[in-house]
Amino acid sequence: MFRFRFEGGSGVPPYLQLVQQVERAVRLGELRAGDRLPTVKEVAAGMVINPNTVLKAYRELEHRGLAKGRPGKGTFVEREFTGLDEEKRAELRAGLTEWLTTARRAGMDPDDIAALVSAALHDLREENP
Amino acid sequence: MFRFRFEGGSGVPPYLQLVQQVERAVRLGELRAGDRLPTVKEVAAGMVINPNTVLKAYRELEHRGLAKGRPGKGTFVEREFTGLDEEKRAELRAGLTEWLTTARRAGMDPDDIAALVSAALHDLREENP
Amino acid sequence: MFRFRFEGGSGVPPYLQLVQQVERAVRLGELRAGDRLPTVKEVAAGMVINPNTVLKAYRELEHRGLAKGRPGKGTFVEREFTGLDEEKRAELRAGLTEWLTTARRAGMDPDDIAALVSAALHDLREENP
Amino acid sequence: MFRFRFEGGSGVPPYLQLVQQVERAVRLGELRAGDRLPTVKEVAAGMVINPNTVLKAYRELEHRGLAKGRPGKGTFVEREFTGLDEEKRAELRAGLTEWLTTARRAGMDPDDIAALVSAALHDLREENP
DNA sequence: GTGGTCTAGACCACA
DNA sequence: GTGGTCTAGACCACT
Repeated sequence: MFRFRFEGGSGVPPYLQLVQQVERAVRLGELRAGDRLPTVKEVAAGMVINPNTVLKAYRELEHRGLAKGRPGKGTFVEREFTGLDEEKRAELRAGLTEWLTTARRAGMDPDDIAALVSAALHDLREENP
Repeated sequence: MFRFRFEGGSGVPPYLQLVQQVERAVRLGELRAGDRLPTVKEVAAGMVINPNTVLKAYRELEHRGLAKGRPGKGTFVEREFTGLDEEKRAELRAGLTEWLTTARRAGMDPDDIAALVSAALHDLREENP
Repeated sequence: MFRFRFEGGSGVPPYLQLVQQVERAVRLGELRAGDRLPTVKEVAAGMVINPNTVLKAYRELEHRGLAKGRPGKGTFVEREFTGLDEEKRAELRAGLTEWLTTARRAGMDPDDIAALVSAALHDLREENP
Repeated sequence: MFRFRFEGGSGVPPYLQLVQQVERAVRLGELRAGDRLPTVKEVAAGMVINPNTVLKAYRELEHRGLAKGRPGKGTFVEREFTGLDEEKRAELRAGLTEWLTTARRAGMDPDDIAALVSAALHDLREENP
């Protein structure tokens, strides 16, 4: 079952964090079309937030075409990013993890690394608009 | 002179984006103690936002001990993360860029990459609490 | 419910007066962790000031770790100076009140007394840095 | 020669602090009619502030009838609060110092004491409007 | 209905 | 001209 989590200091409103996590999981292939998301009640209880906040996130997912609620049954993932095959993705991820380990050993703390990664990603987006 | 920019769809409130960008730049060594940030009015004009929004960001930076406003003079960076030396950082960055290029060539779009990176960073933080 | 008040001619900006009053009340044990502060709107209406001014005070209290806003619920005191017990404090306060009465009877007006007290407090701080 | 000082976290604007300190000193008999205040340049240099700020304070003192600038000669105290005689005042001050020592020994830190004193003074003013 | 963000514009304190 | 405070009012996120 898919699990949500909160990033504390990010400033992103809770309902959006839920949305972004589903989107990210779909992009990573962790969630596939037809998978069932946890119920509103489960999420609300598990994360100690108001059920309405979860509902808002699920509504937003519907709006984006990423999920669909089937009354009485639950909410299900609708779309599937047919990106890389599993093997290729694992390979890339391994490379990234290796880089992270190097950075960590060089003395960067996770926030430093996040800053560096964020800057590099920003450059990437500028080069590939 | 330091330059700000906005990420549109992130959901992070504008004033927080300014704060995070300064913090990131300090972590990356792009801003050092004593450096002057652009004036409130310059930022407000340049980014087409209200001066009060900028002021709020600068006040938050002050609260975090990262900057200090000197009335009549401007706002100045206070702290300096004396992390890695320039050479080491450049080396790491190069490695990261290389990985990004590989991922890009493998067919991932920037959002896919961001998702993968985000997941890896999350794992990193969990392993290094 | 905690009540705010304004000192007119002090020159201290209104939002800071609110902050200082909460801090003082916490130090005096009048406010304890978990106590709910009046809502932004109540304060704004009661003191005839703008809600944003109150909000700014509450945000500053949050920065100082003295209070925490819970959206939809209100703002709550976070910290508690576990200083003297109630009895000891009352005893000291009685002694102070006695001294004040003496000073008053000797012909000092409140402003004179405030000046004397302020000087004595300043000396105290210099001796106990 | 009279000396100024700054209270950091009070929130009172610098020029007002200067004004209040002269007023307080006059009330305490530390400054008497005819006493010469330090020159604008001396104050500005000694406190590392802009001469204009000092000028504004001296202008405000003139406005309140507490001091008078004599061009080319300096600024001089004009008024004198003919309050208590020296002996009586010393006696009262001794009593206050004694109380402060008691409070200090009871374990209150200067800020706690200031909070208590502030509350007592406020009560005093309410009883003697 | 609660706190939080943003905008718009006036005014003040400081250099 | 620079940062800082206050006001007024709109809109959003959360309970």
